[in-house]
Amino acid sequence: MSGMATRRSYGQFCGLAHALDVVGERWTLLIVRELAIGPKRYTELADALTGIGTSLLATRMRQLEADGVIERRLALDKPGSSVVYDLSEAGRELARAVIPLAMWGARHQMADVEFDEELFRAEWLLAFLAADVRNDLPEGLDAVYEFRIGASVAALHLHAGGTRVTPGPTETPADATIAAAPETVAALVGGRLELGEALTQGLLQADGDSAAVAALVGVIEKRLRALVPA
Amino acid sequence: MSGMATRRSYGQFCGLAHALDVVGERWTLLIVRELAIGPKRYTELADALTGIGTSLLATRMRQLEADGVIERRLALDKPGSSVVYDLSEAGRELARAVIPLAMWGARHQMADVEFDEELFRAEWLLAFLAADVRNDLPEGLDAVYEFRIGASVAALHLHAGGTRVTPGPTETPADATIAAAPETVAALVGGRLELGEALTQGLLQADGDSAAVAALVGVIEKRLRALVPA
DNA sequence: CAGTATCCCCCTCGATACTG
DNA sequence: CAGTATCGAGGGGGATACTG
Repeated sequence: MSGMATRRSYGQFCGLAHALDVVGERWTLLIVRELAIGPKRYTELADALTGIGTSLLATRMRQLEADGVIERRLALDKPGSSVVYDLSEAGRELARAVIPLAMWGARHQMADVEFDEELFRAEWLLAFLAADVRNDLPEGLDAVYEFRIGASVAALHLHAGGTRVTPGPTETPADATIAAAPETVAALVGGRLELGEALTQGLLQADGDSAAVAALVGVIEKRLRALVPA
Repeated sequence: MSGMATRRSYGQFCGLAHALDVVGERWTLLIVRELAIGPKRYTELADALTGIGTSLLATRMRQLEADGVIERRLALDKPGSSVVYDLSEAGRELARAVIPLAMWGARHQMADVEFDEELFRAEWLLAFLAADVRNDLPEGLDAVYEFRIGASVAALHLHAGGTRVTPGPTETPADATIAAAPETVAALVGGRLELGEALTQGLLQADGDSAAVAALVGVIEKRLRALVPA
């Protein structure tokens, strides 16, 4: 029995302090982010979280499961005895609760930091796009979008029932394909470039079903507006 | 020159990762919480954050100022050469962005943890009440409420222009006084007790101007409903 | 694949003592 | 009051080896 570190706690009776007792340690919220994109296996997590050690990851997963944020289960659809981690209902609530913090960070990161393609994954951007749009998607929308941001590819599945993000290229052809340079994305999120401008100048290329593209543009515009604080 | 630790960074191009690079270290978000209640001096912060070392606090304040989250200034209204820390505009945005996380924590803390009066400060509760009510306060509301939760006392100032929280008893008589046992508060926030029930049973006592009390009850009810996730 | 088990180094944290 | 200086303990992180 190792790894059973007695967790350090603020020991205050305050919602924020308690939240930080649970998810305030290093790497923990990034694990939640990865699982918010979709269920993942141990090695997939270890890959996504470059820099974390396998030992520490195991400890965090144990803590998160004990705290009821994530659930361990066997993936029946995958080969072998593969274990899959997924967010619990409480974990999903947490993932939603963290969105405003992520938006605050995005706002300031894009303004301050130089974009580095090596450190970027398209699914992070899409997780952000997908978040909370569930409630106001256009009626009857059902489309798959493939995004190519620099070297990173991911897909956004929008349908009335909900949204889904998958890393990598789509298996079946997407309804529309969106391509942009990382710099363009940075400029958009940083507020230095208007979406309309990016489209007319061809910096952001959207090809495919025109109705699907139009719906997506609406969603993106809504999210970009949400970046500007009230 | 000490304390100039090279900060560890996730180095990912992701809003959440960047937010955590800035405020993910131990104590940092609790410092923001304290300043969200109101401007504070160094020793007031050290007192409020029981357990933090003075050295570490100094380091954190330096980092937060460098990152543009807080501002240092001289308090002209206070005696001596007193320095006061306050949130910057970015810091205020951050404080707002963190509310959902605090609510998530409150929801689970009240459900799981035994209330310990020693570890509770009424101003934490009021900061939570005051957050984001700014936009939908009743017209012409202008009242001061004194809260007595167990041994802890704090005041909530509601007026059309905004809200303010002050620790300790009010200097001038409050328009209304609210008193409750910690257990009552825990039951309310944990969803095990209805506000109406608490009032009729006398578990939550509200005395003073009846219009002011009615307005407050409306605000509290709105916040309690917000605890239940969609 | 999904982890556990070590070893080692260093940084971080917490506590205390001290200073202008 | 507003910090700086110092030091000990331990947690975090990388590397690697090993297991079912």
